[in-house]
Amino acid sequence: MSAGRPREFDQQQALEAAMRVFWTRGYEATSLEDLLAEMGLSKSSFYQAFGSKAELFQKCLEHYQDMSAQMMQSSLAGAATGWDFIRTTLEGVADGTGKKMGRAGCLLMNTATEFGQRDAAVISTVSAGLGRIQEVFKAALDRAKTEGSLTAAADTQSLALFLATNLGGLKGMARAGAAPQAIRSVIGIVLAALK
Amino acid sequence: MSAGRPREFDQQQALEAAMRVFWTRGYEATSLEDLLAEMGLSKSSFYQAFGSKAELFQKCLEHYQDMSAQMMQSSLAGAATGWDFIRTTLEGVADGTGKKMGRAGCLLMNTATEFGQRDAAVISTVSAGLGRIQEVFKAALDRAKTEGSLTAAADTQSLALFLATNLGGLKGMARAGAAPQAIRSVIGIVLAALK
DNA sequence: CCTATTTTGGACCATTCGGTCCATTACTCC
DNA sequence: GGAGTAATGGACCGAATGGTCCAAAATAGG
Repeated sequence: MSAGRPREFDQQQALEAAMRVFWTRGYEATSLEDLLAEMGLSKSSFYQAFGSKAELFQKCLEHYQDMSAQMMQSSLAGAATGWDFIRTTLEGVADGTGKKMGRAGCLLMNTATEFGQRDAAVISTVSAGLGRIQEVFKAALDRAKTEGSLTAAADTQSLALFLATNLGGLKGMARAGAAPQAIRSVIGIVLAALK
Repeated sequence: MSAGRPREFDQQQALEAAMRVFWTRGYEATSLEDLLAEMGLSKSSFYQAFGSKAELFQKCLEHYQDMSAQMMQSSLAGAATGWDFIRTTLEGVADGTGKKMGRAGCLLMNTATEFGQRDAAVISTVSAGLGRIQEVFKAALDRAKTEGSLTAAADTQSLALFLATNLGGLKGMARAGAAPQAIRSVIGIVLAALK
């Protein structure tokens, strides 16, 4: 270890705590105080380790998309079929409504909604993240195609965007307070649309 | 007219200006200063006429849903078929991307996203509004059913929620910067899913 | 014309915001 | 154990926040 007083907190853990706060409350509605309380560190440590609220937010966005993409990819890799992965991914929205972060929505879509066109850096991070999610869906759809559960003529690119739109839309509905069974009925229609 | 100095601004116009600001910037990111500038009135007039930022926001939410529901209803009434109404409503998202408020999203979904479960009053106004939109979709679907462009067995309630989810999702995508042709390709899939 | 009534402009306010600074503390390396 | 280095706690900061107050202005009715 290099010289100097040792850090008293886990940087990764603090980042994840910050991510959860931004995820549930948004950027503007989250004050520095909220952040410090939830991350469990002092102002000095905060600024020394993360630079500023805006910088931390960017790091959270990146962490979120890394986490999401990684989870989706490994879920796809472990799924019995591409179709299976798509179904369980969507159903996760309905199943999660009772859990802690289950009604938090999607941090990327939340951010796109909050910022609109206002901040170029945020916009580009968000659309990169949404693109990655879309890519995983496309991979799953292509796999479903080779597995025969999708016609060869299907436009997997557009279908992937359709799925991303509905995943985001449903997470938004969950955030707005929709009942799990209402969400499930929509998922049924979405899945049927792929056939 | 009753006694007293006459008001120098149009209350309805000011309300609509405020609505547009909240619509594009959200609640937290909109400062009183922004509001006053865009509404064109002084602080005293503002507080005298609208009470507070929070009260004004509620009025804007209500005005938005009245306006939206009314526009959708008259659009449905004037449409050749129920199916036609649904198609043009969705295509409006793609067509609007170039216009002034075309990438602002849906104020109700934006608000649901920004507030989450934080404010009970806001939540209830938002879900009432979303319910009204869903109802118009259901009416259109029921009409499409009688017109023969939808099977009699179709669950119009769930399909209405599906359409509301996609309308919100697509407006969100537009807000995130999606290209109109990408939006159009998703709309094609959504419409095909109804058949 | 005078009074009652309402709106307007702007001074004023406490609080909160994100952020800086620095003395103190706790370590490593020599 | 002393020197160098990095993290911590907390005092401090200017600016912006949403909101109040009141004197001046502009009307209607008597």
